[in-house]
Amino acid sequence: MLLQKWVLKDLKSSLLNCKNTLSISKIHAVLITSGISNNGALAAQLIASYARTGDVNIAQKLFDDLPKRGIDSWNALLIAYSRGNSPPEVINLYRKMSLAGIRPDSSSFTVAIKACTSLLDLKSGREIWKHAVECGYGSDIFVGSSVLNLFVKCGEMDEAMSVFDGMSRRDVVSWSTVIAGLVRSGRAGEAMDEYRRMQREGLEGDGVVMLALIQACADVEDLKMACSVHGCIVRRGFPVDVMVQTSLLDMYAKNGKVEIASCIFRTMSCRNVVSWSALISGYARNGHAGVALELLVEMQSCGFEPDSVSLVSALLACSHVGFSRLGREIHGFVVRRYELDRVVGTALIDMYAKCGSLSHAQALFERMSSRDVVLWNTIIASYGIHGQGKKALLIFHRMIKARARPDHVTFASLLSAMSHSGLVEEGQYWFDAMIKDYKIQPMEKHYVSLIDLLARGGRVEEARRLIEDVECELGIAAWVALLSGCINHKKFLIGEMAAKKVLELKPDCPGIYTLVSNFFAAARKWDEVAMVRRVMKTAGMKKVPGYSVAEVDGRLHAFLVEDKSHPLYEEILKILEDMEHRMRALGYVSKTEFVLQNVKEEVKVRMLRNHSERLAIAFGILKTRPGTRLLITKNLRVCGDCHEAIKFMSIVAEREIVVRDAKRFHHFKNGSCSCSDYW
DNA sequence: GTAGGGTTAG
Repeated sequence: MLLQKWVLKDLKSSLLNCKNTLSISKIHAVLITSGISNNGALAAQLIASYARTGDVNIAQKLFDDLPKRGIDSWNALLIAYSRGNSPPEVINLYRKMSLAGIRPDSSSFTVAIKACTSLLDLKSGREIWKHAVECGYGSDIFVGSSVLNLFVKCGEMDEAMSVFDGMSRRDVVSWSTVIAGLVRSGRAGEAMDEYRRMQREGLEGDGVVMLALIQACADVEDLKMACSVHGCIVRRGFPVDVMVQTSLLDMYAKNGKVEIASCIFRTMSCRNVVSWSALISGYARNGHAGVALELLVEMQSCGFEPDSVSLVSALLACSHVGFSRLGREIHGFVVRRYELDRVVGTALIDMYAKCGSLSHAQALFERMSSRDVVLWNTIIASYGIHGQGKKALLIFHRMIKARARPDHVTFASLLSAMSHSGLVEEGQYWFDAMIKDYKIQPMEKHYVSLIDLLARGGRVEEARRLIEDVECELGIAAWVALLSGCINHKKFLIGEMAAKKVLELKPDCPGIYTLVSNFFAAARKWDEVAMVRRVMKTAGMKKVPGYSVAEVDGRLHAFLVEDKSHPLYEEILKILEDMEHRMRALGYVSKTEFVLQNVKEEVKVRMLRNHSERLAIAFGILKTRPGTRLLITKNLRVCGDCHEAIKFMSIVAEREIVVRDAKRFHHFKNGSCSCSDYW
């Protein structure tokens, strides 16, 4: 008997050390020959050992052969299925166990809930959690952590928080689960609060917590906070591995500090696909499309195959500069190499629409097998930027029919589409419906869209009243929208008020100063034009140089304003002069008020002729066959004179000309444009 | 508990 006890102890520890099936089966054989294989504790140990090596079938067979099954053997089998990556079997087994009258313990609950988490099976998870509470495991740290993780992964943050608050003891893991969960559900501010609470409770964060905090800073775009988190990591000497470095660079990029991001990247000793794509995404989102695409090439020459995430960022870069050839190539590459998931599909649809190919965008949208709200929003916005408000509305109706729930972005896109298509009444109707039927509280952007809708439709007075009536404080954007309407409809009185208000609010972007200046020029108030220029100068605001890009034969050709460096400049200029001659015969008159410098009239005419979009168009005419549609992408807004001039160009050059500016598409054909107003 | 990706404005 004593001998057997010793043997048992010995065998148990040997089992614990077994690394492969062969050595386990040797011990198994010893057990059978010594006639002690039916010992409960030992059998459970045996099942657990097989589980460790992933031999679920042997574990199950052993379990089936047992005459008596205690909690240990049930748990061992649960773990076997959990290790074998069969979550549905785990849940099944858990149910069988309950039916067999076995009272699950901390470990059974933990494993079962983990299985629900991997299946995102919230219903079963809740049921098991309820059972755990009834059995007195409601404040168990292991069960608590796993159910916390379940709710976090399923996006049920409020439920997660209530579990967390009920836990008797919280460790770094449970804190980091909560903090990371809050970040992931877009509640970065609360995540920071929880971190402070954790510190107050005397717990130090670790690398994982720091990672979550970096992400939080990336989300809220709070550079000060970002720097302090970075400082904290350095000061406290947290280990800085690839992941931390990647999230740091991502954080700086998302805060607009792409140079710092690049600096971190260049000093990294170890890089991977994730860090490359974080950098590419950083450049793409900050408007440096060229650098982003160069990095994509550099990444490949360093031996890293781009995955779908890096390609999505590359697609974003293509959208920005209208590089449809590369966009199409990426499409082909993704289809050949990976499956086209919803995110890639959305990025592609957005790329096609922004590169002027609404029909490709539409076709791809119809082919997508599943559609979420972002995908619906993308196609609605695509119709919107192409000035097809009615079609955007049709898609919206389809979306409702498909039982997708519109969100605040849906309505922002829809209202903007209505606005650009002059659908004023429809826009007002859907603004009200958003609040009443869809219970979405309007945010500033929705009010701005509504103001834009009214002002663009000529109902400037109503738009002004709306700004005053809205209970929440509206920022500069609302006044800019009003001002644009005033320019389009020559409402100088309200316009002057709006212009002053805009200047008062100190715009931080040079484009808005240009708008104000354009307004005063339209009102022929030249002193004010000069004043705006002075204000701009004292604010240290430099006008962003305009550039346009034309894609000819699959290559991008960029033109800066007054770009005399182009090898074909002489020929381009000749085409422009010839065209202008014929345009004048048809009634074109230069709107020199759009030149904001105080120079002679003929200089103004020459300056307008040298606007980048015109250089790009002339280049396109020079390099493509007659009748080919031209697509030009411009970084700023098209000016009022170019808007008028390109209408005439479409006649004299007999071309369809599509200009995508910083905001929308202008389709010029036979002397008219798809949009009546230029701004 | 562990980094990177898609939609929205003037």
